[in-house]
Amino acid sequence: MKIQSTMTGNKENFQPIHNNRINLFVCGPTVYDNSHIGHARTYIAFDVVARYLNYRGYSVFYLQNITDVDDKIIQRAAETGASPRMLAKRFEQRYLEDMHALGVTNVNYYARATEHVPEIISQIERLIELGFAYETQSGIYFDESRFQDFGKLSHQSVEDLKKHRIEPDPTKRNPGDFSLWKKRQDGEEVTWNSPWGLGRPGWHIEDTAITETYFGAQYDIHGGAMDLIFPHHEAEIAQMEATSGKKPLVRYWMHTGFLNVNGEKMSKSLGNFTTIRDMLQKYEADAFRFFVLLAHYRSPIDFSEEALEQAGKSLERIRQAARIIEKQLQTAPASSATKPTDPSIDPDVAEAKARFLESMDNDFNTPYALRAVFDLVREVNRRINEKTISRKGLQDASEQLREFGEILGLGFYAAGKKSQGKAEAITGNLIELLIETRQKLREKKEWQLADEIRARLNELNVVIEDAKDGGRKYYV
RNA sequence: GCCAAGGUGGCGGAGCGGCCACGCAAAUGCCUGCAGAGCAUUACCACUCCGGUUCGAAUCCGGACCUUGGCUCCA
Repeated sequence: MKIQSTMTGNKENFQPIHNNRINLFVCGPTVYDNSHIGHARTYIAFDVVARYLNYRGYSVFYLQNITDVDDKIIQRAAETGASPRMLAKRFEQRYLEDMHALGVTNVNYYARATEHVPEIISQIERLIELGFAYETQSGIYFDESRFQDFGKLSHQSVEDLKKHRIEPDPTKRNPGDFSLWKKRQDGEEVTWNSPWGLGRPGWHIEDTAITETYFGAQYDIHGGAMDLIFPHHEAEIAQMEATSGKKPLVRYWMHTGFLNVNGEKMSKSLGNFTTIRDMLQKYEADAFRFFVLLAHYRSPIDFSEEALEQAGKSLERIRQAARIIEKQLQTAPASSATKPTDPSIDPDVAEAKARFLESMDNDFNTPYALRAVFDLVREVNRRINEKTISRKGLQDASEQLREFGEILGLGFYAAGKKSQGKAEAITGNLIELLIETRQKLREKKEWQLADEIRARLNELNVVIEDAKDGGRKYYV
């Protein structure tokens, strides 16, 4: 298995630190607003990474932090009149709901920054002792000049980093020194006691304090989006490697490409964002997941409604095949209906699986893995068309398709959105009644009325596909 | 200015030395009462440009051009 690491720029052979165990950390959100679909892209990508590693037999501990204390939270709270704590709680809850709705279900533990302040303080104390951090009037800062490797992840030299867009704080030793602890300013209500008085943690330190707590000084995979490489992940490397003296902090750095809109990064500040909630009002979660998986996780993707609809149709092709298989299994006789000369589909199923795994092993190449899925779909459809597939072949293909879906987190066998509900037991029976009646009309060749019923049901998103044996129905 | 990621058919998007993506959309045929779905076949003769290496380059090397992102808020 190979993983491309941002540190080297190459695909590296994957080798966990502890045998079978994998510690995976992905930077979570700052909970000051609803998350948008750019966030969703990243978390779906790592959800699939975790799913696949688990499938491959590793024991994955997937850890994510929640930044619930931060300038932005305080600022937003001040704007809206809410307390920062309550605001963070609210948007954390919404974030978790969004992830659930998207099928992102493989994070083992969400660690809040505010629940790890003692660990944060401990790490800062050690950095001061070791001479990597110093105190000023405004807080504690990391002394970048003391850490030789600064810039190694983003491939920038210390010289490169001397240029700045923002005017540096003159009280710091080096312009690039970043904040570890912010001392309390007038009126701030979110504070903790520390050896340096009341204050709150800087942004970068929470992640290394959290990963040190659960993983120790070194771990396997760190993920996040491209924009976190600098300065955030550089800061993490500096903090933890300086504290522990152990290198590297992380074996494999995985970074996802941006979700763009008209070629521009989707972001809060540009105002071109769509929240996950809004998107899910209009589209099915799995259609979005499919859209994400259609591109490699490192590639930028351009979001548009057209692209999402196209992805939805592609997914429908797989689901359609799943429906056809189910239908066949229901109606096919128990014994094989094929001729003895018909070749078994087993080799095709095996080949699809091998290609799928090979693609996933190659830095989680989901688009190439999907090719194997589509190849299997076509082969099964072909054989059903030609009546050269046995009952066992259908079952094997069905199981394989289901397994692909589980690895990718896609419900190939899902009925489609909005198929379940409360009053639907009655509705379902009424629909069945209509369909039966219509079938009788067809037998009497009352085509006009039969077609009208089909068209009207279609308007209600009940799709009927006719065949000699009565066809099948499904909901969209 | 420095660093990074890109530029592939009508669209999305893999590949990264020779063959083939895959999907969406399209065309023709098969099937079908019709529609839909499915299958088969086809087309799009695609790789930003200019040099070079090679029997052979989208892929390797050199040089341009363009797009996006980062340069201390960011998934």
